[in-house]
Amino acid sequence: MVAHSGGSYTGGGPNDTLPGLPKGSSSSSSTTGGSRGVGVEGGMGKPMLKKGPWTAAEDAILVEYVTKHGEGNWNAVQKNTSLSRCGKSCRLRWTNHLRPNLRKGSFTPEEELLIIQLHSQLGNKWARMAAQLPGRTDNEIKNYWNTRIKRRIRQGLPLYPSSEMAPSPPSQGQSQGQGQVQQAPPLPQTEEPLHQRQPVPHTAIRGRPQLQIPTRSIFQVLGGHPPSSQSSSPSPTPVLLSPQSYHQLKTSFTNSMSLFDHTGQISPSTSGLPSPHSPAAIISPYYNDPNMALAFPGFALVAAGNQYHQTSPLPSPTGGAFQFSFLPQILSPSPVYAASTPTELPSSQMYIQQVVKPEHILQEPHDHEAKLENHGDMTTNPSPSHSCSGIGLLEDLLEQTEHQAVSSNYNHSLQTQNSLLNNNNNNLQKDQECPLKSTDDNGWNTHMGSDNVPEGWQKLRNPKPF
DNA sequence: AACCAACCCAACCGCATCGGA
DNA sequence: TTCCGATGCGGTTGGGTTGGT
Repeated sequence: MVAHSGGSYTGGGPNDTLPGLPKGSSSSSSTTGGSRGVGVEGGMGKPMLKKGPWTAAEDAILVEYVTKHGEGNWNAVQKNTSLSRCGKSCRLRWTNHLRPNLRKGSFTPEEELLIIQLHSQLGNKWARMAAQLPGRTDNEIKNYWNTRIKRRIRQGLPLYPSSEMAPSPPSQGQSQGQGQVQQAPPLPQTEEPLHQRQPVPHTAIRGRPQLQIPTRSIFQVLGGHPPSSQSSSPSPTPVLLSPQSYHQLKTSFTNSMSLFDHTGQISPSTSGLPSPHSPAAIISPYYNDPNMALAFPGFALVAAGNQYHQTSPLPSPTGGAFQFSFLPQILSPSPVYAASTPTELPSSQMYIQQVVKPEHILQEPHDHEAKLENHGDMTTNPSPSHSCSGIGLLEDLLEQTEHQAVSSNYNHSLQTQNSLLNNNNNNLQKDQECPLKSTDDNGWNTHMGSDNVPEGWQKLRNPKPF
């Protein structure tokens, strides 16, 4: 029985491979006509290329070939050796398992933290992340993320429980005036600093159309106040989102760089926003956990003209105020900002920072009652067709984000993430069995209950799961 | 001991990009 | 300019492993 009797194996999908072959036993099956594309003729004189787990003998052949001829020209391997593997498979095997200097074993806490940081900046750019982790492969990182990290995110768990705290936790004092990356443990020396690799040009994200978000006031979205037209200095509108909302928004921005439309433009006629618009500060939902806030920093949405951008990461608010920095060229000039010199940023870019004091912080409704109480604050938002509160608007944004996430690989990925989040409710019962898994419906770690929220803040819950 | 669900991860696939003919 | 093969990347699959009941 041959999986594909007529042609090259590449036409086959996962269904080509029949179950039942134990891992590592494919060698013995290679002559039995078994399930995994064994080395028999595939028709038209073409040898059937083998699929499935690699054997030690195959590994040896590949290692010998690469040692002799070097990497590359992978299709030649099959031609010049007895290996019945396609070039693609050879390359993958070499890259992920056979090449020297591969690091095997569990990720170290340092690596885990770095992965989290990189993912927050790069999104699912596994290869680029792997470039930052010597000896690790993109596949390894991807698997790691898709299992442990996503699970923890889904469950609202801290990525670094106190018992396995990441090294070099940032001191509280460091957060003042410094971007989040500055607080990170030392990163491996690479060809370019992290900030220099971001933003990723849209065109560099292959096959991933940007999210199409209808034009909408950022203040409607975030439930904040529109800026005063008299204000010459845009004042950030701090918003504390639930972890789920935070991750949704962060993921969207990380991957699309703009939530609004494919050009990043907001129609002035529909936004109803004066210019310049005030920035909005998205506070990390983990702001009271230095390590979590390190991994999932706050960020700000700022506007220049009709264009909105995500800023560099924000440190957690400390000492009754917090600061953030962003690229000045995407903001209208403001005399309020003071110079700051984050060291890892491109020298061509000057950063500025602003102190946000608690009295400036927008109070976000925590529950339905709070929504109603805040009605007055929200009525300034011209959004008659939606809930009168910012919650409804954020909900609407997220919902639309979801609806539009249907036609691309990227969006499919987003949906997958959302579906994982959707499972949150299903996991709640289990979660509550474990002290570390004490979360509410919105991904809030119940350890960071309202008592831990700074005075004047309220958490924005998820109106609906996503 | 048996069963089951969740986890883990190697390997696959499709698609995009690149470079040479 | 177009075609095509090689390569790289990210998403997905499926079977083994592990841990809980």
